[in-house]
Amino acid sequence: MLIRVDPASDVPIFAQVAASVRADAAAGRLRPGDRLPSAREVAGSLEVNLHTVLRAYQELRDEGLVDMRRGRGAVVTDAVAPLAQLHDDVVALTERARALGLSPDTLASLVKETFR
Amino acid sequence: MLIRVDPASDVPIFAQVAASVRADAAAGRLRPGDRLPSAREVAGSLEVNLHTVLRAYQELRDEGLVDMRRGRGAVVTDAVAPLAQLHDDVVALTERARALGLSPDTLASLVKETFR
DNA sequence: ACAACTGTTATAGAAATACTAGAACAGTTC
DNA sequence: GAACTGTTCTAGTATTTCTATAACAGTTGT
Repeated sequence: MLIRVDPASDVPIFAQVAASVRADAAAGRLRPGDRLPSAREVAGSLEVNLHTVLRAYQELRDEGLVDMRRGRGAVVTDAVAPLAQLHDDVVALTERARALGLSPDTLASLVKETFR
Repeated sequence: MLIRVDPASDVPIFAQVAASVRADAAAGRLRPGDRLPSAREVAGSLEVNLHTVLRAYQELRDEGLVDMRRGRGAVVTDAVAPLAQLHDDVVALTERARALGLSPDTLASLVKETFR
């Protein structure tokens, strides 16, 4: 389980960590019952603070994507199913957007505003 | 031309202003040649600072969506065409996401991470 | 029982970002 | 030339992000 982060991005690190997990869940690389690597482990390999990772995990918990308990860790829930169902559609849309020369930020912003 | 902003949102105001314009362009409510309301006008009606609106406009200019010149204002360019082309797909995706119980932030984040 | 692991909570501070404020400047339009 | 536009400058405040350290409490495996 690999969590990617771009230190040069203007997107907060905690948001990138959460986004990375979401993308893995959507792609089927994370299934219900799977455990995320411990926050301390991720913090160590990314060379960021423990709390930064925990904030990302708590965001995922707030969305219902993971269950968290001390001692046990963060475990993926059944709530990832909707993400997986949307995966193909999201990939198709992003490929179309790329072909049209749009940036990730622009498309994400457009999606968010259209959703409201 | 109406620009909407949610003061309670955690999304920066300038980003919301830019997103609002993008959504209008994608929906065909803004066409090439149309002029955005002046930054001072928007700042007044939203009760925010002039610079906050200008930062949003400059973001749109950086994306090539508008041309800006002093005295003339911000004018929509042909670059809105890609947004309009994607509009139906974005609407379809967001409706599917809503039916699955996803939040705008979650979907936007997923789209952005999938795009990378 | 115990050791080693988990997330949780608390406090604190540094750094970066967002927002506001006021003023002056320089093109464009009518 | 009057009234509008974005541009640039300086400055300060508030909020957010990230770090740092420490202790706490539940879980797991030996």
